[in-house]
Amino acid sequence: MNIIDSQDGIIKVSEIKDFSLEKTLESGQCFRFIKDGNAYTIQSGDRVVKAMQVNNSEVWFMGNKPDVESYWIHYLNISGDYSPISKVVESKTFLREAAEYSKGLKIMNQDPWETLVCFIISQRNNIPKIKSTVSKLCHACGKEIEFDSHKFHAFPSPDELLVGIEKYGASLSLGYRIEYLWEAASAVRSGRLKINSLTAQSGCEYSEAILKLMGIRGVGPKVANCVALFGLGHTRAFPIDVWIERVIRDEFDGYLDVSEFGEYAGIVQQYMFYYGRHIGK
DNA sequence: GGCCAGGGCCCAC
DNA sequence: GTGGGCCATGGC
Repeated sequence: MNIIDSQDGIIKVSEIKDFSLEKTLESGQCFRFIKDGNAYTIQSGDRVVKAMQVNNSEVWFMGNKPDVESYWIHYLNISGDYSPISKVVESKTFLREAAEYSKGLKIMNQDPWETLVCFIISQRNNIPKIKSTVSKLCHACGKEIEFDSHKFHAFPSPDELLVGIEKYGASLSLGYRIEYLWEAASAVRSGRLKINSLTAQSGCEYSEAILKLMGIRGVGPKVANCVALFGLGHTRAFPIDVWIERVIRDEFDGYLDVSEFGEYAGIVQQYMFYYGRHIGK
């Protein structure tokens, strides 16, 4: 991987391999991006960047260069090496096809708190709805920021979320999930849920992270596994939603032993989700 | 306009 | 521990 500041405001990241910006963003793991043409405007926390893949080995960014180097490349997991996965999937035809179809899809490194909120919102919602609800929530509760002479809103902190819920309540169209978000924000603010200490990087075990997350009302096994996988770096997490259920039912006669995938289970799961959803309609 | 969505809670049994 | 009803909302 090579990073060049082209002096015209574009930061060119080249010599990348097996990375697809489109597949990574459009695989239902993150909800704060807008596609315009071939470019994606992506938000995370209080940052904004514009990114575009120009060919297989090159992604261009428009934004702050230190952020690209120290944040966005890691956020998108551009240089993640998924070559070991081919061994894991080789014995099952469907998984081989899914892996081939999903080539370039990476599990992103998202913020734990932001991921928790987004996936509490995700339950019984489809992806377009999740994106619009999260966007509305940020507009109502998050600090205003400017990027490329446009106004954006940062992701709200637990405090900002609590204030926003009191102020705007039902107009946020969160439905019954609003009390779950209240509980999650309260737990993180009070320190009852130390979500940043649940990351794999900080040495927390996967099973402990799941247990702690499920201590929050409104966080069941599916949401907990999504947060563990997409926000906490636990790549063995295996979220099962209606799509994965469908794939297991139709392609594996209703039974799949996930433990054989070990620490790569989450990546295999994401291939199954991405492939299953695309061939299913 | 009905069906569905990256579910979870609660209560029977 | 398992199965079914229920929960708001809007995309399609």
